[in-house]
Amino acid sequence: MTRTNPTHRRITLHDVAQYCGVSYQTVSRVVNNNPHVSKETRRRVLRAIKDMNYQPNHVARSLVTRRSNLLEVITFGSNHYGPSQMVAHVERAARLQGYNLILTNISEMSLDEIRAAINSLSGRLVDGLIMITPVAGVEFEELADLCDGIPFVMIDTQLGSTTPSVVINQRHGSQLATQHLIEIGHRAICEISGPLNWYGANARHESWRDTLMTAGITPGPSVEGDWTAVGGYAAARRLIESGANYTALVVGNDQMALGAMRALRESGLRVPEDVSVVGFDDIPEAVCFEPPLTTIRQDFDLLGSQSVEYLLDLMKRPDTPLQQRVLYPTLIERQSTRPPGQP
Amino acid sequence: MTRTNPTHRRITLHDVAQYCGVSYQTVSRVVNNNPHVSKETRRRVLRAIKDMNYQPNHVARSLVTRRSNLLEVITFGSNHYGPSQMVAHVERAARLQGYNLILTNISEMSLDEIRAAINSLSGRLVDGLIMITPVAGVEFEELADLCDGIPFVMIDTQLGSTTPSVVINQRHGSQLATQHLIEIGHRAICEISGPLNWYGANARHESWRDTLMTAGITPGPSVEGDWTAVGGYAAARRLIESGANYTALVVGNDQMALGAMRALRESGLRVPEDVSVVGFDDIPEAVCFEPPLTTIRQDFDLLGSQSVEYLLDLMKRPDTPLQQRVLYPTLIERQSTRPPGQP
DNA sequence: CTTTTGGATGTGAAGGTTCACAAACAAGAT
DNA sequence: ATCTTGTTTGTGAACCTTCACATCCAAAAG
Repeated sequence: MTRTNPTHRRITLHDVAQYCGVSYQTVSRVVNNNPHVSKETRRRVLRAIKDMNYQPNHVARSLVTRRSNLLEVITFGSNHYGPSQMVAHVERAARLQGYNLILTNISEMSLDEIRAAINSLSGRLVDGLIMITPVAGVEFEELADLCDGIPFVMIDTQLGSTTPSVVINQRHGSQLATQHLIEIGHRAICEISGPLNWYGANARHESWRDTLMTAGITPGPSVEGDWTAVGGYAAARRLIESGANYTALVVGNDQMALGAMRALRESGLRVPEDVSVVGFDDIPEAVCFEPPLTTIRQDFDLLGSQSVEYLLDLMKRPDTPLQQRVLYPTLIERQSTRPPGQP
Repeated sequence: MTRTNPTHRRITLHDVAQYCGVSYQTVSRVVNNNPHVSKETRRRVLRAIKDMNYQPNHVARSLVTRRSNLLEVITFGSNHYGPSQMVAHVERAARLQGYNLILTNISEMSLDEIRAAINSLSGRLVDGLIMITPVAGVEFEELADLCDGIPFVMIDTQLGSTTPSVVINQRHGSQLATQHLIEIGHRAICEISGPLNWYGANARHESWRDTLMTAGITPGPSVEGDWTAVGGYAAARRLIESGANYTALVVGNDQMALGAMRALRESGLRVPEDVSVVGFDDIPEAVCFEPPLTTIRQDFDLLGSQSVEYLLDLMKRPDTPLQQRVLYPTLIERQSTRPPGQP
């Protein structure tokens, strides 16, 4: 590559214009594909742009257009599988639409942290905001106030919320899991839930209970984990030590299921012969668990692209009606579940 | 919060200046903590800023200062544990230093993709660039040319490279793993490596081989995996079917170790009684594997903060000597390794 | 031949900030 | 009283674009 600009001063519209003897406006028109440029001039200008390696200055452009082509993602709990997948897929979807992404990870799901994150960005003229806020504690009103006019979409918030959002129907997922266990004959079904202040964990928990009640089955005890394998292990130990009687276990995610299965085995219980286990997420490792885990698959790819699409709608037409787009998870049957009492 | 600005026009320096009867320059000085403002004026201006909820316009500021307070991360393979951890920790470190982060995920480790990523940003006046480029194929010269003056740091690149970079000494890690197996008595040690076009995978592979040779042991066969559990499973199957004889297995990461252990067990081999297995990464789940996995821990937190720190050095003083900062991983002993022939 | 039309191009202003410099003023030194 | 010094404040320009409008010219229409 030839270095046309040894002084390292950025090339501007004016430089290009001067170079090929037109006005800066004409160059601007060429850059922006404005039709009012003659074929010949356009050719010459394009040539010059290439020769001089001109790169439009986004910052100057933003200053006048008041748009930045920048989307912001504020995410909580990004070291968990779900949120990190969401971020990755949102980034991909955004880039396909020509947007760059600013990533902000908050370590605590409080309004203060969110406020700080938004404030640190205000002034950057971010065009839109995606919030991955799987934890209770923030209301739509406050958020809308904070965002002060810039469109936003929430991912993984409460089902039924009136916030513009895209969610996966966790209730449905948990129902699939529980129903599956009922259908193959289980009647004593316990649960290890995620932290219940997470919307998803709570929804899965309630749906587990409701599904059992509807089937006329008394829910076994439920213990709360922290999404991690170690937390799942500890939760399962508590369950075991409580002396509860059960033949199946619904677990809030796959990592905890891993830990739980380990605890079960340590207590001499076999999976699935003595206890069936079903997870949630279908992480890529689940198929290699011992035994391969029956679980609920969520389509994070679709979640990401839907969020970006919806956000772009809101940006283009601020009067887009508020909606909650709901996606549905599916059951993946593997070897960790089996009718009770089958050796 | 009182909405002082119902028209939704952004409040500017001028508005604040007019409001408290000073010039815009004075307000600018207050905002930038310039000492040449009297105590009384500063008090008044600060008051007004708060009252009117003034937020400096970063875009306008960037236009004149030619700085954006924006760092860019270009990452490859972000759905793998290592890269995603690096991103998370880099983000955290950057934010602590007052920088926001633009995230770009490339799907192919080619110069073209990197070029596209950098071009899409040129013009955003990004202050610095961090590249997570664990795969061979990009040379310093090309990169420096592409970046055209903006400082950059690479993470997880080749050990010994003359690129400004922060890396973990993978050779050392693999040596720890292999040495550990040798010390407890193993002599027939195979390997499942990561994709060998990844620097890390290659370094671990070579170090595994070298460590064995140095100890006077002939390396067992090595098969290549793809970092995933399923890939590890497949690799282990190939190894098993090859009829090779071994008592221990060095695996390129923990996920593949999970898959490998599953394959071993399916073939009637017990871990660690028949085969010892050691992984790499120490993912949070490794402690709950069956059995808990002996592995190599990498300090991604430190990696992230070191990268940002180094990048900031480069930004402040472009004459900062190029260096490669090298971090060292540690061995975590669990139950997947045991002297051979011990029931 | 004059008028109208419309496409191609150029000019001035604006967007919100910082930088360099000038002005005003007060206090201390001569 | 005058000069110097230093502190506080204000002014103009610059950063690089886009937008709104004006101008120019050629071709078509009357």
